Amino acid sequence: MVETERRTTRQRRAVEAILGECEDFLSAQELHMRLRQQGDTIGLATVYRTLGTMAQDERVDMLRSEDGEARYRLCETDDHHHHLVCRECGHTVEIEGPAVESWADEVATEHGFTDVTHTLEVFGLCSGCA
Amino acid sequence: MVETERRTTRQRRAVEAILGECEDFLSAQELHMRLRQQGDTIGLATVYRTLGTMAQDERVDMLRSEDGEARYRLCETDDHHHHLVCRECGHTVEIEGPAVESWADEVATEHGFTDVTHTLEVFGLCSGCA
DNA sequence: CTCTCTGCAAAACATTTGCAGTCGG
DNA sequence: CCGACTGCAAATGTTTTGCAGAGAG
Repeated sequence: MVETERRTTRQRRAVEAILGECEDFLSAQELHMRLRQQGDTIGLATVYRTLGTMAQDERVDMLRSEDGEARYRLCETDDHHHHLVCRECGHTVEIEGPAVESWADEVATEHGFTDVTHTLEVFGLCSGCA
Repeated sequence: MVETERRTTRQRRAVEAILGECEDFLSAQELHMRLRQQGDTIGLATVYRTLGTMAQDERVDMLRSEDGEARYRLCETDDHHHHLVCRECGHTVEIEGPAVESWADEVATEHGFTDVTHTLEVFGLCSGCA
């Protein structure tokens, strides 16, 4: 699995800029809309491809909203962590699950599972949206 | 929110039968394919609608696979619980997250969130698929 | 120059919906 | 009978892909 080269293009920079100025999780569609609104011309496919490679390179966090849509956000920390996400506006707080990590691995191993990953997201209504 | 009536039809019985004989999570598509294979004629839309109402009635557990597809399984227990799911074959073990539940609520409340829900799933390769 | 990246339009999927006919209770 | 349920086909919405041209290094 060789890291392929990654070029710095106008479009890539634009995507990163939007992610940089937005605290919360955005879907590819929303991100694309914002770029268009501020006058950037960029293809939707490019947004998807860019977010895809950024996720691969672990430069963004990816999670799925309750209806299965993928949403992205710049990584805040390198450590593994989870999120508290507002169902309504997408506002996000980064949280840590103290024992969850080790617990998940333990239980999985116990049942003979390997190559273990886990998802843990908390959804709710933030004070602003309630 | 009044519970609407729910009729017992051939199609609904067929869906329940498949779910009953399968331990693991199935997507609507897979479920539909199985029904077709065993000679049942049933519309895909009906499968979706049936699973939807069953989820509403809390007769099935629903979770999303890593690629965002919805998967369903008959509830094993009434208690809130989580799953260890094989990424490859869908084989599932029901697990309990000891402190996770209360922890999630606590953290959310702490940040002013209300109407809190959470998702926690563990994915891996089961011994058979490794 | 070379090879990755981009745009666009088409394709691929999962899922939902409108509607007329069917059938459970 | 009545209204919930079904099948089908069309509509939606997200995400992927093929391909020819553009541009980063």
